[in-house]
Amino acid sequence: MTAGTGRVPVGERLPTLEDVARVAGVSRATVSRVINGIRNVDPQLHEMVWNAVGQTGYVPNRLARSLVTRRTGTVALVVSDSESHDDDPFMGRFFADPYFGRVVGGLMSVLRAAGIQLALQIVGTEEQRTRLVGDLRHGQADGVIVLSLPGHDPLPRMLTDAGVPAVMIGRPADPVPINYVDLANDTGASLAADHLVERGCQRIGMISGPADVPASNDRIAGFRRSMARHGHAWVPLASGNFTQESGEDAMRTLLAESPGVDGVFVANDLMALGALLALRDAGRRVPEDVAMVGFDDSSAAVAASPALTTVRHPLEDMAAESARLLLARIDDPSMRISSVIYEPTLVLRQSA
Amino acid sequence: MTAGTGRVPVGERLPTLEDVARVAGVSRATVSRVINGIRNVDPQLHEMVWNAVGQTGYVPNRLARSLVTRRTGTVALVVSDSESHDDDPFMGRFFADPYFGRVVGGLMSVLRAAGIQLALQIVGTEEQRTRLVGDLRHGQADGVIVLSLPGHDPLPRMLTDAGVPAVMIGRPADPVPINYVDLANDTGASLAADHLVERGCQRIGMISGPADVPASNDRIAGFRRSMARHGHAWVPLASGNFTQESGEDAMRTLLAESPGVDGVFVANDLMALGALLALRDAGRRVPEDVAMVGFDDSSAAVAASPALTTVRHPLEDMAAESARLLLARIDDPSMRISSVIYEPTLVLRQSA
DNA sequence: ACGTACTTGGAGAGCGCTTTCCGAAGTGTT
DNA sequence: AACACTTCGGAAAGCGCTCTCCAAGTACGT
Repeated sequence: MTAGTGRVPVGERLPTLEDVARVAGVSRATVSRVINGIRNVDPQLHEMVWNAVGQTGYVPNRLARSLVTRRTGTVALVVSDSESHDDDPFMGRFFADPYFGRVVGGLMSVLRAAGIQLALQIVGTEEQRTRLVGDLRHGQADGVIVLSLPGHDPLPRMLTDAGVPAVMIGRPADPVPINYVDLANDTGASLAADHLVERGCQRIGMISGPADVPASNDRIAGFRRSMARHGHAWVPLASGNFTQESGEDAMRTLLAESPGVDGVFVANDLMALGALLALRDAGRRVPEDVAMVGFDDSSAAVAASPALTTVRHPLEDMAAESARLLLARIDDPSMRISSVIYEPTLVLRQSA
Repeated sequence: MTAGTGRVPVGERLPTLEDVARVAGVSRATVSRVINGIRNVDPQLHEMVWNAVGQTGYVPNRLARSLVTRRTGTVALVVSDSESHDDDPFMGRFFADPYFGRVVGGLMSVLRAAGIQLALQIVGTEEQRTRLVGDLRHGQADGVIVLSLPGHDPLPRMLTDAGVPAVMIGRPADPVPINYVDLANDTGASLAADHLVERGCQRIGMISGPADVPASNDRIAGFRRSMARHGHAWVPLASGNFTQESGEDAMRTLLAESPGVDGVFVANDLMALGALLALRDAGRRVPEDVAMVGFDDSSAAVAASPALTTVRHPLEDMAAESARLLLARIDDPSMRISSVIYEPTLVLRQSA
């Protein structure tokens, strides 16, 4: 036997704990202890076991292990679309949006170090939701990170009711006792308002996101509040759905309704990109004629021309934090529910 | 008992097949048959079982099922970075790039319909690779989609050696008998070359990607071949690493080396965005002074100004196809190795 | 020398499910 | 009425692992 190579012919039955035990001349239990680093094993046996592991090329079967330990080493990332009816075209947009990638990147930076894998799930229908929660209760994943799409999503509540460790990225639309990580969206919008006013803009409008997203509402509220404080009781507002095209349309609307606009706060960078196009078409220069502040500081902000002055949304950090929170919660289920709110900052570039 | 609600108190032991069997007054085996839709069950018993399922709120335990069926209903998406040493800053960039999102979106469109979940794995070190392959052989996932990052990745070979159903997105750097889905990158580059020449450009340069990526090499080769055919035996070339900044730098280099350049093919849209910036800084108008053709037709192409004429890379379709290929391979492991090559098309916009 | 306490390794009972194997019951033929 | 078939449901053997017991071994105090 060519010891130590650990090669196992393909197609053959994979070595089990039993096999290792036989080779090492000990019992399954002992091998299990050694593998899992539990003390109380004679150093000599310890070594024999490791030799046997090398010789047989043994790799533990995670599935079998999970069945008994009720731990899978997996966290689910659930994209919950409460109003979809299966192949919603929205999903394509969602994944293409830098938002998704930034979240995944942030999560992975933490999970990877912890040796935990991420399982992606999309749920839209009630049936999928029920099934997901059922699977989760069975320990299909140790916990879940929830990304809620627009709408009143029943999933967060279901998750807490089922006692599944969960953390949301972005505040839930309805009050639910669930851990979440969010951005002080209102403060961010205030920052934008303050900057536009300080810059000397007189007629400032806003392009907002959809009304049923908490983050979107907070940005509107924060912006209005700050504008009011600066003496602008009312601000012209047009809304989009966070896509570039919708931003373009919204800007046209805004321009039509308030032709004198000389400053605009756009609730995300992608829409700002569209708005920039609309302004160019209308022959307005940015920032000379109209100053613009975006939101997110996504890659689109740098790609834009002029580069966008925008509110920085530290999504990667937030995602990483949510992963840490979840991991902590998994380790200690009695941990009390908490939320972390990040403070946004303004990134100055050319557009305002 | 409030029948039919299917509610199970949290924290309590979840109902098992055994429980359902007891309630229905049949054996575990019969319940299993009913749940899995196997014929040969008396319609009456069939109904009693379903009633019992409803009453108990039974949800099958996927883990337990997988242990015996050797099917998990999971496909792994492996991002294989052959040269990373753990927390590589490259990963952040990778996820933020629209590339990743488009692939995930394409995969999910197929997997979701098939009721299969996607597990994200990042492997960098040799140890992670070995472990991944070990887990995979144990049926941790039914198959794997591989996304290889730059470099000579040993993973594809390991996967085929281990007999794991796998499909790569993008041709492997080294010849390995593995299923893959790729784009005719050379044809795409030819398209770009032809277009620039037809447009009347006299001095055409290229900004390429990194040298150790097959896709990148193919684009260079295809471009050169086509240019040679048009009588340009040599083309000035600068290279980047597919990021916006590197594109900006490369454009500056190109401009310095060949000031008379009036057309440029940039190997991806993100770099093209950067190149656009460099050209503006240099006071060159696009497309009047310098015409530009990008590659990918990512969201960046539309976001750019002027909007990019670019080679369409149907990544979503390709990812979807790779998922279908993998699923077919899982169903029939004897299926012969095949690859699908997509033909790119040119999308005309403002930049050329 | 005996009892007590602690360490160490093995036997075996599961985790929740699928699936083979069989016997019992039902159907039709001669 | 006896035979061969077919259909159907249950008993039970695992899948590969962990972990609780328990027995044996070792060390110590009295």
